[in-house]
Amino acid sequence: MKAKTIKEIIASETEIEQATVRGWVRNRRGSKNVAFIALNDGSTLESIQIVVDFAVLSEESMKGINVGASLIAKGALKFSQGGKQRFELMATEIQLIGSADPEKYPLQPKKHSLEFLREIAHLRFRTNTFSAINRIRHNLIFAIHQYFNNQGFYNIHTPIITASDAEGAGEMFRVTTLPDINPPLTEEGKVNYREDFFGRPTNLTVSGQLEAELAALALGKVYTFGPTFRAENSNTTRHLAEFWMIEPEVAFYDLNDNMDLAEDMLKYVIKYILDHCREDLEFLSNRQQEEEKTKKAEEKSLELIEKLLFVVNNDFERVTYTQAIEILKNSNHNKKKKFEYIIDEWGADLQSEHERYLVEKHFKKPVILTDYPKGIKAFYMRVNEDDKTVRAMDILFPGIGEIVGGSQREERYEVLLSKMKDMHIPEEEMFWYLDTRRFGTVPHSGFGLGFERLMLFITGMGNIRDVIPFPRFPKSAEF
RNA sequence: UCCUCCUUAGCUCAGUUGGUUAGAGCAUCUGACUGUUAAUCAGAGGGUCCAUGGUUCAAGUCCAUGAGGGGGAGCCA
Repeated sequence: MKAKTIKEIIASETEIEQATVRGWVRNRRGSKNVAFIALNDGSTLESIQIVVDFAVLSEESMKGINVGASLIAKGALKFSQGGKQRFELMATEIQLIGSADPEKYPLQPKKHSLEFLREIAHLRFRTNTFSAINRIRHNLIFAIHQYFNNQGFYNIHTPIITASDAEGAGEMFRVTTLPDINPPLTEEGKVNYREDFFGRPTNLTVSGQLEAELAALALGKVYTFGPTFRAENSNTTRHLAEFWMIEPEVAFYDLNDNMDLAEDMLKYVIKYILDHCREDLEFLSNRQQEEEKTKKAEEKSLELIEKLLFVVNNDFERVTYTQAIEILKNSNHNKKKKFEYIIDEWGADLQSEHERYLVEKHFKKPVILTDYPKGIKAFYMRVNEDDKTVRAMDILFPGIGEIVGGSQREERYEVLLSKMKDMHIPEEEMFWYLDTRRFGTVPHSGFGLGFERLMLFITGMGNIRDVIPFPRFPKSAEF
């Protein structure tokens, strides 16, 4: 018979005569006549309390039952005599499956620092914090697919290995099967990629957008959800070298449709997590409050669930880049020269201190910034009639910064071609992209959503390395 | 890559102006305890003070270099 999870068992309405639980020991306590084991199997935040009565089982049966050990226990599920749990298992049989040497097992029933847990990422799943994060992560992945499926989108797998390095989204990781030592050389003494696996230099993808556009111009509404790789030497709490990105792309959508889609989608998936992961969110919320206890009142963040509800229930603020510059210019913050970079002229890129001011001080809610100067944005963004700005939009979230970057794409062949020339994008290599503008082009739009950045926002965690199971970042590819 | 802070027991941290034998809490082990809730109480064990070099009669403490980590910036999602 299939054994039930602890989540299923403790959801029972009544006592159960014979139940079996399987999992890992989180804690054990004992006295002369009775011992208690807190057993967790990952199905829920809650551990089940196993009662070992030495009148029923010998004291020997507790041997090796240390924190971290795995076991199977059988017995009757009874309403608990203790106050902190509804049920407990009165053990009649305990089978130790895998021991864990208490002198060597690094996790203790106490609070560990996130930095320490990062060093033992192979074991950190066994903590409440990381099991909660990873349950939420699964639900968020599921909610995203569900949202797009409900809306009639098709999921597209775009290539992970790509030969084009024209996307300009950042430094790329080279993919090669050539030998490290003495690779074949050309007559000029350079590495001869004609002899490489693909016959040309190839890299890991930095974005599936360009391929998603091809699919959108036939299937209508598509989205990708895949791994993305950036070889940037960035060492921050919101960058990873390997992360997951969601990139919807829709034919006949203009920038407003695009913003509506992004806002609706974000609200849907956040609401999904509020509805399906309440227990884990509450745990993370308490954890955050505990963490911030020592902070001053004005530095404390909004309670996690309140913050998520606020985003779900309020419209995002939509402002153009030009309006944002005016707001920043006229702000007291700018006049008192509190910005490190003073806002003086139109055309400069916004620093993260400016984005934070707009989101956290001025509007106090998510902000969608649109119509950036064309000089600071990518070649494929549609040029506005003023010929100075492009139909770009960035969604900024409090505490995270940019969570979405998107645009209406340039669908006019001639305009696109001349922009590619201006920005030195090799047009021969991009013939397939240009072809969509030559044959049945339509206005279309899309955006990229950083999955782990959304995870940061939803879990309230501070470092992106803690919301992905095995983070990859400069000088680190452990596990 | 830049700025800044940090590295002392398994974990979290203290260590005075450079001065004798290196400190605490938790964890671990042993014992006690009538059902505990990160149980409680008593006792014990546990140290390459990140590494290398230097200054000094004397370095955990000061200086230099390196490594690793945190936070911030840039780049971005």
